[in-house]
Amino acid sequence: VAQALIGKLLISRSENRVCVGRIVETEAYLSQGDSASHTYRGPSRKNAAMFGPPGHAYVYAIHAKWCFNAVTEPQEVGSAVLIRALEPIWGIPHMEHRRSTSNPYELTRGPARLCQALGINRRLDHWDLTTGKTLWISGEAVPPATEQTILTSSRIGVTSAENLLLRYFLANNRYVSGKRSGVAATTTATH
DNA sequence: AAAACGATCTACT
DNA sequence: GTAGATCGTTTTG
Repeated sequence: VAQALIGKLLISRSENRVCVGRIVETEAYLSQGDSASHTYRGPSRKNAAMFGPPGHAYVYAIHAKWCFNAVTEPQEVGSAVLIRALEPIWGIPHMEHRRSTSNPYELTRGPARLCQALGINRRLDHWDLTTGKTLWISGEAVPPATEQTILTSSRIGVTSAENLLLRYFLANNRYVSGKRSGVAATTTATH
């Protein structure tokens, strides 16, 4: 699962802000013989989500920061994949605001940085990632961003911006940003 | 109730 | 490359 998640899009919509990152680094924590896994010493209040159903979030705090995992095994097993880094794709101004930096390399590099950038915290522990609401992962992986295409959300609602983003990115494999308006965005939004 | 512990980050060299 | 910050959670008293 850790390998399969590479290239997929992590999409968050918290505080009515849509942010998207392409998963570029993951780390698996196994249920058996992995002393680094949070489930190694059995169930606890903190790691309960890891023993819950797969496809749900496990969000925990470490050094005053939040980290996000996707649960990967059936209930009672206790295994998850830590999302370690993203490539910023969309909602970059929101990320910059939450992270208090505009350095693109500092936005989502690291498991806690990406959570801060996307507004992920303990309220999303146990969250069902398969509903396509608030926080979820795209079904398909997409190639790395190679070319910059300007995209706007100024004249479209947030919800249609989500669909626009996914369709546009998947179809064209273009890097998208929320900074300026462009013809491509307007055209795609209409359809 | 207090202390210790991190699946980390920032600032600075 | 590293010292120091940081705070939710667990462990200890």
